[in-house]
Amino acid sequence: MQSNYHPASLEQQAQQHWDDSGAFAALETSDKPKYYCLSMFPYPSGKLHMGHVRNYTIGDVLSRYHRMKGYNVMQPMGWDAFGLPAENAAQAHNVPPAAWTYDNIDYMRRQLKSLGLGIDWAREVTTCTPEYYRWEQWLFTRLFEKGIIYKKTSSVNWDPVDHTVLANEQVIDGRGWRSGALVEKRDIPMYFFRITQYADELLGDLDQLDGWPEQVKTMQANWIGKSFGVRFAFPYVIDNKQDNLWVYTTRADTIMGVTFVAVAAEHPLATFAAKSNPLLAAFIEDCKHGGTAEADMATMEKKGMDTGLKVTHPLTGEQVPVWVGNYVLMGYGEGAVMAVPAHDERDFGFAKKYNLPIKQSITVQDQTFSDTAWQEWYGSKEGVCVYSGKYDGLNYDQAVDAIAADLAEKGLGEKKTQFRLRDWGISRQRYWGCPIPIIHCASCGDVPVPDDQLPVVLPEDVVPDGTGSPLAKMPQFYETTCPKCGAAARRETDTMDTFVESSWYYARYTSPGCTTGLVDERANHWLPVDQYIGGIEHAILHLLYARFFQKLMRDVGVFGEGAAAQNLTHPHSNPPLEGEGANVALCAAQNLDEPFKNLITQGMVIAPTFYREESNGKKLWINPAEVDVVNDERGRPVGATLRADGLPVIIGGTEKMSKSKNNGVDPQAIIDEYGADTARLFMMFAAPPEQSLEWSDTGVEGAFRFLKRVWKATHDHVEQGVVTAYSSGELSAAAKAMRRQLHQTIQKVDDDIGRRKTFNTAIAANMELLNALVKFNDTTPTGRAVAQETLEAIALMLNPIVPHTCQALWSGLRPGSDMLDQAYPAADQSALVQDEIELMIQINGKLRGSLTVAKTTDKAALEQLALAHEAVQKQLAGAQPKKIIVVPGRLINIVA
RNA sequence: GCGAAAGUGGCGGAAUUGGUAGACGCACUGGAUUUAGGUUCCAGCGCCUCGCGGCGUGAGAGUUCGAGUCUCUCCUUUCGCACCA
Repeated sequence: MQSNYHPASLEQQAQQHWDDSGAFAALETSDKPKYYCLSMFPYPSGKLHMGHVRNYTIGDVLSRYHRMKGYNVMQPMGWDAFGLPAENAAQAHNVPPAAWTYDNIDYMRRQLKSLGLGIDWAREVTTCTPEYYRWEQWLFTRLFEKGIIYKKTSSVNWDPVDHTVLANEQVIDGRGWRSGALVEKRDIPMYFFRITQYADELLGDLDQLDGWPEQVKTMQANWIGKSFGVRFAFPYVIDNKQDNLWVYTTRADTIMGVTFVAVAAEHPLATFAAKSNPLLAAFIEDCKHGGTAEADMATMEKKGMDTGLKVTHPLTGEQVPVWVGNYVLMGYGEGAVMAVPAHDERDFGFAKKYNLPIKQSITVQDQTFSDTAWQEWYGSKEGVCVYSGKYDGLNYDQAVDAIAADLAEKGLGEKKTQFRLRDWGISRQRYWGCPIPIIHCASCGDVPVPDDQLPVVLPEDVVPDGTGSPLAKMPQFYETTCPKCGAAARRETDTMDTFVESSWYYARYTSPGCTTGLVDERANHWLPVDQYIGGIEHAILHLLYARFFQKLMRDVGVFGEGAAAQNLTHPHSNPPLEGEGANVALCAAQNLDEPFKNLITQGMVIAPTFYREESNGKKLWINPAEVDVVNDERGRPVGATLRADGLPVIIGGTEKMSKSKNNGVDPQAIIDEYGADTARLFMMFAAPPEQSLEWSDTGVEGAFRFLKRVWKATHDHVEQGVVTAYSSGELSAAAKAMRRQLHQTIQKVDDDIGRRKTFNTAIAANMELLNALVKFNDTTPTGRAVAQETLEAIALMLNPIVPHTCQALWSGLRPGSDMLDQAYPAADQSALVQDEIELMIQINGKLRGSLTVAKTTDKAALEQLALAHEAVQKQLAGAQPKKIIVVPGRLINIVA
C-alpha cells in the first residue's frame, strides 16, 4: 500500500478495474434475486449539480449494499432530454437544441463515470432519440383509439407580443418574461389523457405502497381529492327558454344559506349577460389577464360583477343573483359555484366587499352567530341546520341526505362523487419535444399515424426563435397525406409534455435495444422497480403520472398478452425483498399495478449565500467558493471577506443552490480536489437522505480527513504484516471490548443502510469504531488479529459509500482478493454477549446517578441497590419513596 | 389561498419502541510536533454559576413516575400547486 491517500490515482484504477471486468452489467440469467435500483434520470442541462451527486450516490450506496447482500443488481442511467431549457439555450447561442443536448449528455456522462457509480451503461436511454419516442408515439395511438386520449379546448398563457404560448415559469408577475407584455389567457385545442378515469385506482392503490413515505402518499391522495357532495341546478328562464345552472358542492347542508351564485368569466351565462352590458364585457376581458397558475388564482384579489341575471333557488324558490367571479375556474367542476357567505371564508369576503346578504343556515352548539363566528365553524361539519325550514335540527349527514333526496325528486340534483384531479393536458406548442402522432384530415378528422409510419421524426437541425411554434412554420414537416383517404392533410405540430417521456422510462431500461415493442419479456424479469430515489419536488406530478402509465401499459397489454402464466413461473421474477414494501403484490409486469415498490424522496442541497450591495441598491451575489468566513473565539461567524480583495461581504441566508443567488458549488471542483469518494462521503454524512443538506467546505475537509485516517490506520497495520482476522482464542478484556464494539457496529450499520437508510449514522458508527481501534493499539498476535478483523470490517461496511477507497484498502488487507466479490459482514453473536450493564438512577424523573450491575440482577435487588445509592440517600433524607419504577436494562426511577 | 413537511449547542446533525439530550463531524480554545503556513497528534467545548447547583430541544398549555418524542393552540421556515424539470 502507498503510505499516503492518493484519491486521484486509486479512483482511476478502481474505475478501470470495474470497467474491464464488466462488474455492473446486469444479466437476466443470474440465480440471485433481482434488485432494480432506479434514480430519477437527469435533464441534461450542461453539467452535474450537487442534487445529482446526492441522488446518484444514494442509489449507488443501496445498489452496492444489495450486491454485497447477494442480490443481482440492476442500476441504469439515462437522459430526460426534451424540454424548454434546450430551446432557451438555442436562442441564446444560436445552436439547435439537439446539438446542445447531445453535447451536454456527453459531458455529463463523463462526470457520472468519474463518480464511480455502478451503472450498467448498456441500458442507457435518451428520450429525444427516435428509438425511444417511437414507442411513446405508438402508445399514444393505442390510447387515442381507446379514447383514453381525447381533444378539448383549454386555457394557456398567451404572449400577445411574441405571439407564443408561455409556460407558467415564463410568466413573471402576469407578464411575459422576454416581451414584458401583459399575458392573456387563450383557449386552444389540446390533447388530454383521461387520467380521471383512473382516479379511483390511483387513490386506492396507494394502500399497496408500504415502502413509500407517508407524506408523499398523503400529498397524492389530497391531489386526487376524492370528495362526496351534491350536484344540483338553479333553474332560470332566458328569452322564454327554460334552462339550468349547474353547481357542485360538498356542503349541501348549507344550501338554505345561499345568497348568490358565482360563475367563471368564460361561463356561457356570463357571455350572454355581457352582450348587453359593456361594463360586464370589460370586466370579463379584464379577467383574462394574468397567468393560469393555481397559486396565483388563489392569492389574487377576489373580484366580481353582477350579471343582472337571476336564477331560482331549487328548494326555496327565491330569486338568487348571478355574479361573475374571477376566482371561479371554468375548467374545474361546473364553472359555477353556489355562495354561502355565512359559512365559507371566501364567500364571506366577497359578500362583505360587494354588500351581498349573509344568511345563516347552520349553528354550532352554545355559540352565537356573528360575522366572525363563521370562522370557527368553517370547515367543521359539526353544525346543525337552523333557519332552514324542514331541515332545522339535522346534522351534516342527515341534512345532505334529505336535501339530496328533495333535489332528486324535483329532477334538479343528485349525490355525486367528484375528484379534484383534472385530466392531463399534454399538448405543447413547442419544438423540442416528442411530436404528437396525429394527422388532421378535412374529411376523416384526427387520424392517428399508422404503426408502419412511426416514428414521426422530429427534425434536429432547427433553431427556434422564440416566436410561435417552429414546426408550424415548416411545411416540409406538416404537409402530408391522410393515412385513411390519401387526401392532402396536415400533420399535428404540437409536441408532448416532457412528463410523458419520464412516465415510462423505468420500463424501457429493462429492454435495451428492443425493436419489437415498448419492452420485451425482460420487463418481466426486472419490474417492478425495487427502490426509486429522487427529489421531493416530484412527490405529486411525476410520481402520479408514472403510476398512471404503469396502469395504462398494463391495460394496453404492453407487457405481452397470454404470457402471464409463463412469466409468473419465471424462476427469477420478482423474488421477495426483506423489509419495507415487501407486501407489494408480486406478479409479472403484465399484472403489475404499481411501478415503484420503495421510494426515497431526497431533500434539497442548500448553501450559504454572500453578497455586496451596489450603489443602485442591487445585490451582487458572490459564490461561497470565493469567500472566507471569519469566526470569533467561540466559533460564531462574525463576518466574511472576499478572498480576491480581502474586503468584507454580507452573509445572506442559507438557500437552495441556484444560479440567481450564485451559491452553487460545482461538484467537479470537489472531485478534482478531493476525489469522488470524499464528495460521496460528505453528502452521505451531512444529513439523512430525506432532509435538506447544507453544503460546507470545512465539512468536506472533515470527510477527507476521515478517509485519510482510515487509510493511515490500514496502511500502518499492513506495514507490520497482514495477519489472519481473529476467529477464536483467549482475549484480553480490552480485546473483548473491541470485538464487542466491532460486532455491535456491524449490526447497527447493516440496519442503518438496509432498513433505516440513514447513511449518516452508519458513517458515524464507523468513525467511532475507528477511533476505538486507534486507542486499542494492541500489538500482540491476538491484538493484531482483532485489528485485522476490525479493519476488514470497516472496509466492507464503507464499501457501498466510498467504493474506490475500499477497493484499494481491501487489496492491501487481502492481497489477491477482489472487493467486488465480497459479501457484507455478519455480526458474531457470541461477541455481543455482555455480563454487566449500566443502569441510570432517577429521582422524580431527574438523573441522579448510575449503577453498574450484573445483567442477571433481579428487580428486588435492583431496588435495594438503588435505595442504597449515595445520591438517593441524600435526596430521600430518610423518607420512604412513594414508588419505584424499574425499566429493565435502562433505569430505575424513584418517586419521592 | 390550499396541500405536505421541518424547528435540538456557534453550525450540520444524533437520540430507532415515552426512559442517560447533544453520538459523530465542523467551527472554536489550549497544548505538542513542524523551517513557516498547512498537515498530524493530545485535551477541552450546551447555557448560567467560583462552587453547590440550576436551566435547557421554536412559544404556550396538557397527559405521564418520566416528554425532543404523545395531545391541543400559536409562531417561523421550506417544498408542491397541474406548461420548469
